Amino acid sequence: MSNLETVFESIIHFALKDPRQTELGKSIVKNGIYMIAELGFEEMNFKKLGKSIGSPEASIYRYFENKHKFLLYIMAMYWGMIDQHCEKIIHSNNGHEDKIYSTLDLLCSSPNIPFGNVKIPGEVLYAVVIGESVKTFMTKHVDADNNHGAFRTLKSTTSHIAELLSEYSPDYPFPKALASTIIEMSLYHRYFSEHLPSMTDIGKHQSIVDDLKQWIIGLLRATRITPGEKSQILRISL
Amino acid sequence: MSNLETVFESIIHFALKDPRQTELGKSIVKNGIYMIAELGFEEMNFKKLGKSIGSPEASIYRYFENKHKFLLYIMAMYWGMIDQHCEKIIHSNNGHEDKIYSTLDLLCSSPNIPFGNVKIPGEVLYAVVIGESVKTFMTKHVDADNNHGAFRTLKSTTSHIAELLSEYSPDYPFPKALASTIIEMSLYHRYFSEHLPSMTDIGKHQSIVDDLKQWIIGLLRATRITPGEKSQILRISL
DNA sequence: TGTTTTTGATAGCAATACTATCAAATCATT
DNA sequence: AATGATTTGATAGTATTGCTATCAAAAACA
Repeated sequence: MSNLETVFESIIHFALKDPRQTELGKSIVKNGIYMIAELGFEEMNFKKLGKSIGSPEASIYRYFENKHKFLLYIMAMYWGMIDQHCEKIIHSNNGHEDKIYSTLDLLCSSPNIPFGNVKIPGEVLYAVVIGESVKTFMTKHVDADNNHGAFRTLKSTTSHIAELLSEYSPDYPFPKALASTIIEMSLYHRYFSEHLPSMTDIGKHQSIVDDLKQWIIGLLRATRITPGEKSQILRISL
Repeated sequence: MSNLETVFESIIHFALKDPRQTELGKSIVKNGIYMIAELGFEEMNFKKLGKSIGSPEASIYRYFENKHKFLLYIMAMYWGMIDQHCEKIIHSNNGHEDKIYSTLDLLCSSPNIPFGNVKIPGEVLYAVVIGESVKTFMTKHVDADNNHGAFRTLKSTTSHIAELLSEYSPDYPFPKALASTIIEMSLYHRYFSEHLPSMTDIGKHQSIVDDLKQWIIGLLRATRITPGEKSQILRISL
């Protein structure tokens, strides 16, 4: 059983019926992702999606209880896949720093996802993640969703990155906060660079991805100050 | 004319009719903020709001075109007020570092807003900002809204903070990215600490606000490394 | 071949996001 | 105090959304 298989198993309960098992199911997920990327989550709905795949709305409701659960499914899948890669990086034999570099590469990349026998293009999925990820947890029912495990893969990714940060900089007191900041900001600043460019410097110096990496690596290096070294910096800068 | 007055003037065009000029208008804004804080933006609507203030839905539509514009109005007001404070901080006679500390205090605080002759409690408004701010710009019509000036006060706040950061650390290449990150993360980590505590360390060491300040100040201090000093750090840490 | 499961087709319903209309109330001006 | 303009309340209505229900046809399975 491949690692990705365990990801799919862990998200299966967000659907009423496993969409990977049928043509209709795969079509719903793939076309749903395309449609969210194109119209945005608010403007997408199951009626439109049904039309685009030539099935009635009601058939989609047999796979997903509602469109919010559909989004949870997609996002849990994405972060599950990222998390798998993170684990590989953690268990590799590279140095702490190389591991962090690989993780940043990962967060800025968009690999395709094999979904049954269809392929979900990474670029499209990543576009959805950038624009809609926050909408999974910025809701009034966040606590209920959390209790149902909706954010397990995202939280696991955060933990794994925090772990790497702590190895790299054992005395840093906010590894989780920095990890989630890196995750969220790698998405935000791509969004800003496209829609609100005055809110970021990313994408001005070089390519967006290179800028993002340089920016985040700068943050990391700077925070990697052990107590002894910190006193040295503080003397200089304060 | 007070500084706050200019803020209200600059956001007036998000409404169809200035809500500060009438009892109904003030009631809509104040109770609307309360209702969003209580129910969340998705579950709030003008029908419920009308009921809570004893006016028909249609009357509210005379003040705001739709509920998204209502949210834009509220957020532009909030960031306008923050921006005013930022300007005061910038033009004060304090040192660079003190200015940044004051700004962090500001971002973590929640002052009341005098809205005509009614008072909007800062705590309630801040709760709305924490949970809903991102929903103003993570939409498909972000570019149109941006063209209409919807984010001018938020962008101005970002610029002002970036300016302070650049004074503090002239060679840091990503002042705007760091500024918007500080703004967004001061909100996110308060949200995380309440709903997804494993995504942050904030709120575990001390009070949330103190943690936030310590965390962000740590980030700032660490990034305040001039080229000469940086080579010193890099020797140590890389 | 018969049985179970899945899908398509259609209908319907409560709630949302508005828009329209008109009379009553309020306000400003002389 | 009378006149006219503006604002509000009351009510109605419409298109769309987010679902649920039903039943027959098709497909899968045994």
